[in-house]
Amino acid sequence: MGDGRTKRMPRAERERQMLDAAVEVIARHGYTAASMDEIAELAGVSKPLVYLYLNSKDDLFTACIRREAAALTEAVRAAVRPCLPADRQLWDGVQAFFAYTAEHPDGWTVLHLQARTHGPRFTAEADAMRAEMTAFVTRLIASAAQESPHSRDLPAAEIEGLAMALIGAAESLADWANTTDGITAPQAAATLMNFAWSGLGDLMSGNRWATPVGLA
Amino acid sequence: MGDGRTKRMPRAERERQMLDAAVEVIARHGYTAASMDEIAELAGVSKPLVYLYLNSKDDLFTACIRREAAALTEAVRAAVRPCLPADRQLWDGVQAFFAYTAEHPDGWTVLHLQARTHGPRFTAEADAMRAEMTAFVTRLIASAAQESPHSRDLPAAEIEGLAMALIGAAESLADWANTTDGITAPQAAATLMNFAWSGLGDLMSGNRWATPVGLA
Amino acid sequence: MGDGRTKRMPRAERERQMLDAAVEVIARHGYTAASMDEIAELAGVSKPLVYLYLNSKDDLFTACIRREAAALTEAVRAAVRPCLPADRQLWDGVQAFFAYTAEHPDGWTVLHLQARTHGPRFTAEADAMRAEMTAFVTRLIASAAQESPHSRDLPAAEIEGLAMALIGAAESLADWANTTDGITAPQAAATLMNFAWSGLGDLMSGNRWATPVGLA
Amino acid sequence: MGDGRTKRMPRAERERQMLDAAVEVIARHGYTAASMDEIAELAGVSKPLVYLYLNSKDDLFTACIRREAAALTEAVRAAVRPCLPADRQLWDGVQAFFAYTAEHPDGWTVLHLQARTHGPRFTAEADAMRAEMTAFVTRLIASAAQESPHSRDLPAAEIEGLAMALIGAAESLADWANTTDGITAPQAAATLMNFAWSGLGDLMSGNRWATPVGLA
DNA sequence: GATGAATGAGATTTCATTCAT
DNA sequence: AATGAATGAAATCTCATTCAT
Repeated sequence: MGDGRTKRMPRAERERQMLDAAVEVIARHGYTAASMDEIAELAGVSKPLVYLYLNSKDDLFTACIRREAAALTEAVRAAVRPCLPADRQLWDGVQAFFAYTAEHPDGWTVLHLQARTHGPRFTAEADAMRAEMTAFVTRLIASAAQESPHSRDLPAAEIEGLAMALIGAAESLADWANTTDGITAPQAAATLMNFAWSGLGDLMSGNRWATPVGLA
Repeated sequence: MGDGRTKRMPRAERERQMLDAAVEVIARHGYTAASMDEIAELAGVSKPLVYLYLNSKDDLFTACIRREAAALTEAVRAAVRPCLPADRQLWDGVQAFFAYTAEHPDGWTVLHLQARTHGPRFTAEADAMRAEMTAFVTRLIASAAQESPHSRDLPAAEIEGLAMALIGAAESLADWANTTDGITAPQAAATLMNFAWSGLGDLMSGNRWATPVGLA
Repeated sequence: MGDGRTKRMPRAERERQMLDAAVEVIARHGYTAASMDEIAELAGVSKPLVYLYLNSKDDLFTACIRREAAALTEAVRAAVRPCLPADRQLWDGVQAFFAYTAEHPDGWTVLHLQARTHGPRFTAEADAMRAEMTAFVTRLIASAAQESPHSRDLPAAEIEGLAMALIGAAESLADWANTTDGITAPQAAATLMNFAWSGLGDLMSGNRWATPVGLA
Repeated sequence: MGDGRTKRMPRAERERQMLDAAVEVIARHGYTAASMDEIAELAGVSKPLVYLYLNSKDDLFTACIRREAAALTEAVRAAVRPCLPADRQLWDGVQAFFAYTAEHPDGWTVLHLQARTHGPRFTAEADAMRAEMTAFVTRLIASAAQESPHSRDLPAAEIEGLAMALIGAAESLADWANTTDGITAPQAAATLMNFAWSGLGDLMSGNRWATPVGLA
């Protein structure tokens, strides 16, 4: 490359730099429009080295998705203490989620938008992480429901739907917080909890929303 | 094309065919990976004609986004009667939303995923529609809040956050319903209302979720 | 291309020009070292047009081999009259063969050398032509043998071997004539006939070469 | 390489391993398609060592051709005893030739096919060996001719042509024997001798094939 | 004697786009 | 209203080769 960057570093470190660069460039231009040239330049290496280490553009993208998904998942997992009550677990996880997405907006873009728009191979990778999140939320809802006297009102399929709704709300708020000045991660987290838990709480108490008569 | 397709049709109809083809191909492969060749072939016309009518790939995509956004917006608007109470308006709009996304999965993919992952020009188009949805929801929440005795508890910024959360939940459930066998649009709609309105209802009653002491 | 070449010609003619150029360039540098850039330039078109018409480098090479093989086969077939005696048929075919290889040295190089040195896909194409030649020669030898009183001495496997030997001798002489000043195609043809037919004639008469005693 | 291979061996042996690997890989993929990476890996060494010992891909290929040519030439030379009569010398040489090509198919492929299809530098190397073979055969034919009363009928140019034919026949039969099940080297050798010597023998006796009147 | 780290150059291939009719 | 012919530009990827140790 000829510039002043440090050279000859161990493979692991170079790989990390390449993934950093790839996440940034892919977040900026989108996966297909991102060029290996730009990624290599931002990483401070030549293209062949990127191919030598990461094998192909597809593999590079997959590696990005996996790394970012693992980091986000780990951040949430580390924040949750299973001994606490369900709502407190959710609160801790939600806070960690918003903190992470705020600190790693490019990674979040790659996970939330890019990984889901470029074919089944990558969608599958992203779905694996989403499934983990969904499982976590589903577990919480189910355990909360069991402690409530009205649990019979919530069939499994609906619980999964509620989990999807909660996760979608979280994703949307993360984007909103990342692109709106003056909205902090803790604020987004509080809004989500208000929105979600109060609603879920009502459901636990057997208070369903009253469907207008005569509608499916 | 030389095959047996009908030729010499009026411009408006040809344009519609081209947009149909573009939406389908873009939903399948993603915008950048979609090729004008494939779009032209699926539309049953030659490439120069596509350029003559739609001008460029960017313009074609923009036209797709606008058309799909207008159709979805219109479907929701048509279903809502402003004379009814807020929760009923929301219910009608939500039902129309899920019905539309279920019937036009390619259009929904283009709007929800493709339009948001290929640079600011298209994101802006999609955001315009999202803003319309947000405004609708925000108005509903605000009007409901005004009827409640605890409205002062909900500042404008939080109302916007709640709207983002609700819309994100709706988007997530639309994807879920479209990709999960056995989940119908009405079921997704009901799940969303349960999740959202009960929660919002609690908020209207002044029942916020109790933030654990000492946390941001 | 910008140069003074004629433009906008019908597809069939352009394809022929491309194959001409490809045969010439491949004969000169070898298949792998031949670049699509050079082929396109020699054909007077841009690279994308070569790909549009011939699809890939592999397919282009295959098309070259097929065209050259068909032309050579046809030249030999046209020269042979099955009503004549076997040695006369062979003489006519051999003359046509050397005349063709002398007039189309690049095509001959592609068939004889390039097609056989770049993987099974192309070898198979070349072998198809070689098999046709072998079949022709084998038929001649067999029919000559049947007219002779000593035909029992020649098992089928050996006849095939003799055909392979004759064809190898012809190929070698074709290369020799093409690369040696002062050797004309008719001279090479005569040399081959002397070498081959007299030897075959002896075999027909039952005069095998006397294998030294005690050797396999 | 990090695996369990033996290390630190004397240069000559390492070089032999590299040439072995190169011959195998080049025979398999062709010279241009053969990669230094694959050769180094098959040799069990790192690429820089290959360059240290063999200097460049071209030089490596040249070294392969020279080694294989020398080995084949030596095998034939060792089998021939100049004190014996010409046909016996030829028989011994031919046997050695087919035995060698059968035992070293990769080397034979490199010599016969690869060395002749990748530009003048390598063709020259292969031609040097071919010239040696031709000289040997030419000498035999000439010496046989001198012992015969009809020698004046064979001018030098035709003798060289006959030698080219014989060598081409031998090459073709070697390929045929190597790729056809059930054909052994001795069988191929016998077929060649029958084909060649009987024919040559006839020529020695003044029996030329009768060119049809009126043809060149 | 031997190798991990790194690259300049160039290969094939694809794409959005236009011209001439 | 419509298309066959054609291309400039740029993408991904591979390769022979070298440096520093």
